[in-house]
Amino acid sequence: MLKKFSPEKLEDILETGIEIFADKGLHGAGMASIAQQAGVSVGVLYKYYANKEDFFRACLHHSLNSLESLLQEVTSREDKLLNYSRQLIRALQSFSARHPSHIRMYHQITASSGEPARQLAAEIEGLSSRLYTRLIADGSSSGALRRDIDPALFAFFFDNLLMMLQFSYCCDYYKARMELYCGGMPEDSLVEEQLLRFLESAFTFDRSLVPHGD
Amino acid sequence: MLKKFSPEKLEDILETGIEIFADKGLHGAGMASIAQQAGVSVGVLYKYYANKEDFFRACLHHSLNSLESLLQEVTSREDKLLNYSRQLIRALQSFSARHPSHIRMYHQITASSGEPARQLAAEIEGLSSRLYTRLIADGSSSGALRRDIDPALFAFFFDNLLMMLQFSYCCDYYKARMELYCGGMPEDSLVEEQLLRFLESAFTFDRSLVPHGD
Amino acid sequence: MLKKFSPEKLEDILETGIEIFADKGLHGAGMASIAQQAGVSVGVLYKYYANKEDFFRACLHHSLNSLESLLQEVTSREDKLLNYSRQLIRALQSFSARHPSHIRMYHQITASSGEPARQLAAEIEGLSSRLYTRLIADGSSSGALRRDIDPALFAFFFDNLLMMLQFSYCCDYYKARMELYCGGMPEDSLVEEQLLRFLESAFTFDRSLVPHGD
Amino acid sequence: MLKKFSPEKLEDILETGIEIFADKGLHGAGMASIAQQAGVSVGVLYKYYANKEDFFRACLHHSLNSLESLLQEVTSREDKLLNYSRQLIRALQSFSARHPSHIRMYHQITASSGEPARQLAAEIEGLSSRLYTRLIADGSSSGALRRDIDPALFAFFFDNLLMMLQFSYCCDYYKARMELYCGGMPEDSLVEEQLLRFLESAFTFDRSLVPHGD
DNA sequence: AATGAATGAGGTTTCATTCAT
DNA sequence: TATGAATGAAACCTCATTCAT
Repeated sequence: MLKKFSPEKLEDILETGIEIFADKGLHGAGMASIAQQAGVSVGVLYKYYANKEDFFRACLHHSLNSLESLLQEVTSREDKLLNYSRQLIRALQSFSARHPSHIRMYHQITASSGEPARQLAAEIEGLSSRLYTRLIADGSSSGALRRDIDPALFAFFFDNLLMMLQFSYCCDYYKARMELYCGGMPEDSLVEEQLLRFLESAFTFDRSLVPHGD
Repeated sequence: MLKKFSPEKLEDILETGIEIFADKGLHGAGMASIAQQAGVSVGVLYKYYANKEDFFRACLHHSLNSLESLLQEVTSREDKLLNYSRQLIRALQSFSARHPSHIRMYHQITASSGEPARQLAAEIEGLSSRLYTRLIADGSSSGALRRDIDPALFAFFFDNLLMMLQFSYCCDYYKARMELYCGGMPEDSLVEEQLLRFLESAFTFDRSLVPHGD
Repeated sequence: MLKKFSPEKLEDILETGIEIFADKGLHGAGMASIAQQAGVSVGVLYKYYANKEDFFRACLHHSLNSLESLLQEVTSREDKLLNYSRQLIRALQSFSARHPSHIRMYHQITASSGEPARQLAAEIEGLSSRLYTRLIADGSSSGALRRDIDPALFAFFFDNLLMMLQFSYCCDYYKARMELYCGGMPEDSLVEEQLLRFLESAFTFDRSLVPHGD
Repeated sequence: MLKKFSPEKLEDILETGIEIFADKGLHGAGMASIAQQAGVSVGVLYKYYANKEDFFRACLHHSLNSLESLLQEVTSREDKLLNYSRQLIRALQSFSARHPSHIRMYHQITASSGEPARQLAAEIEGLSSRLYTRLIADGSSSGALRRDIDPALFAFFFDNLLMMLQFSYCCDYYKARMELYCGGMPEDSLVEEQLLRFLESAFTFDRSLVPHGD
C-alpha cells in the first residue's frame, strides 16, 4: 500500500498537476483530484509543497522549464532571425503536439494579476525578449532586415505571433478560433509556410527603398 | 438601508462582476465580495441571476457587447484592410484605456475548455474572422494586397496581433511583458505606427514581384 | 394594484397557509409562496402576523376551529356513545372530503414537541377527552356499556380510531396505507359499518357476563 | 482532534440524526447541529451521505430497521391474532421506552406527501398489513374470530390502535394527549390489559350469535 | 394601506489542509 | 514515510423579514 517515493513519481505529480491546473485554473482544480489522478495521496502533495499555490507554482515552473529548454535548443545555434523562425515554428508545433498542457499552463499565468504577474513576466519573457530584440537590431543594422523599425516593438510583434500560434494549437478556445478562421485545422506545413511569408515580408520590406512610395 | 434598484445599479453590478471575474476567474471570485464591492446585497445578485455561473455569463456578454459595438463602429465604414487597420488600432487603444477589465474578462474565457470554449469561440470570433478573411481575399484579388497568401491564415495572423495588443494593454502579465520588450510602456502613437508598418509590409510585399528574389 | 383588504381575503390567506403548511410543515413552507398563492403580497402577511410561526399558529387555530365546530355540532345533541358514533364517523368522512388540508394541518401539530405540544394537546383534546370519558362512564354505570373497563382508556382508544380514520382520509402516507390494507380506497359506507361493528363489540361485549368463558 | 471513525460512531451519528430529525423534521433540522451533537464535523456527514436528504433517508431506514426487527421477532412465532396481541403490545411498550426517537422518526414520515409518501407506505406497511389481514381472515374462517367482519378493515383498525399507542408513548403531543385522557401516564400493565380487552371484544363478539339481538 | 425589491443571517455544501495510524 | 479520513473555514445560495414607495 505504501509506495516508495521516487523522482519519477514527482514527475508524474507535476505532470498531472499541470494537466489539471491547465484545464481548470488554480481555483478550479482540486488537490484531491490531482492526487488521485497522479496515483498518490494528498499527504504526499503536502509533504513536498506547502500549499496549493506553492504546488501550482511548482507546476508552472516545471512547464516553463520544458518550454525554456525548447527555446534554448533552437536559439543555441545563434543565427539570423529569419533563419530560425522556421526552426522556431516547427519546434513550437512539435512541442504543442507533445505537451499541450504545458502550453495551456503557460496560458494560465497570463491571467495572473498584480505584482506576481510582473515578476513572472520578467522571469519568463526576459530571455526571449532580449534575444529577439538583439537579433532584430543586428539584422537591421547589418541590412539583413529593414531599417525603418523599432526593434523592440517588432520583436514584440514577432513573439506575439508565436505565442498565439502556440495557444491556437493547445487551448480549446484558441483552437476553435483557428478552425473558425481556416475552416478546420490547417496542416502544420501550411501554417509554417504562411507565417514565414508573413514574417519575412514584415521584416524585410522597406517602403523607403521602393522608388515611388505612397 | 434599502436602495432602489435601477438600470445604473445593474450596470454597476455587471461592471463590478467583470472587474472581479476578470481578475480572479469564475472560481476565484466570490459572490459576496462582488456584492459588497458593487454596493448591493448578495440577495440582489441571486434575484437577477440564477447562480454564479449565470451571472458570470451575463458579465461576459456585457463585456463582449461593448467590444462588439466597438468593432461594429469601426467596420461599419467598409474600407480596405489597411485603411482601417489604423482605425482599429486606435479604437483598441482607446477602448483598452477605458475598459481594461472588459478585455481581461475576454481573456478569461480564452482559458475555458471543452464544448463551452468551442461555442464561445464560434459566437465571439465568427464575425471578425469572416470580415477579415473577406477583406483580405478581396484585396488580394484586386491587387491591393499580395496574391501569394492564404487569406484565412493571414486574417488569423492579423487578428492575433490585434488580440495580443489588447491583452498587452490590459492584462498585468502581458503589460509587464510589453514593458519588458520596450523598456517601459510605449507611446500609443509609436505602437500604432510600428504595427501599421509591420502589417503593411506583411500584407503588401510580394517577393515574387521583386526582380531578383533570394 | 392595491387591493382593499377584507375578511374574505383573510380567510383566503389562512386557507392557503393551511394548505401549504399542511403539506410542507412549518419549515418547509415559504412565506413568499404562501403570499403568491393567496394572491397577496408578503407585506400583508407581516401586517397581520408578527412572523412565520405566529402565522402558522393562526392557520393552526383556524383549522382547529373548523374541526371543533364539527365536533360541537355532533356532540350538541347529547346522546349515548354508540348512538352518535355513527354521526361522528359520517361527519368526519364528510369533513375530510371537504377540508382535507385542515386534517393534515392538525396532523402537523402532532409532530410538535416540548411545552408547546403539551399546551396544544390540552387546548385541543381537552373537550373531547372529557366528553368521551364521561359518556363511557355513564354508559358503563347505566349498563348500556360494559362494566369491566377503564372509561378513560376506552375513550382514548375510541378517539385514536377516529383520529387515524381522519388521517387515513387526508394524509398521503396514511391514505396509501389504508389502500394497502383494503386493496384500494374502501367505500365510506363500508368503513362506517365496519368501524361501528368494531366499536360496538368492543364497548358492549362483557366476557364476565358470558356463561362459560374461555 | 481527529477521531477515528468506527461503526459505533456511525451508529451515534444515525441515532443523533434520528433524534433531531424526529424532533424538527427534515427542513427544521440543521446539519451543523446534528454534526455537533453527534461529536463529529460536518465533513464526516458529507463523506458518508451525499446530502441532507440522503442522510435523512439513512436515518429513516435505520429506525425502520429497528422497528422491523421488533416486529419480526414477535411475528416469527406464528400464532393467533389475540395470542400475540399481548406480545405485540408489550414489545411496543418496551421499544417505545428504549427508542422513543425511532417512533418519532416514523411519525415524521407520515407527514410526507406525494409519491414518496406512497412508496414509503408500501415499503413500510406492506408486511404487517398482509400479516394482520391474513391472521384475521384465518381466525375468522376457523371460528376463532367473528365471521361478520371485513378482515382488511379490522386489520386496519387493529394496526391503527397499535400505531397510536406507539405515538402516545413517544411523541410529545400524543403523550400529553394520553395523559389528558388518563389523568397522568397510565401503567403499562393497565394499558396492556385494557387494550387487550378492547381488542378481544371487538374481534370475538358476534352479535348475530347472541340470542335476542337489538 | 399594500407592495415586493432589498437585505443579510443562516443553512447547505465543498475542499484545502492536518495528522493519527 | 505514506495514507486518506477528519476537520472546519468559507463558499454558494435561500428566504424570513423589513421598509421605501
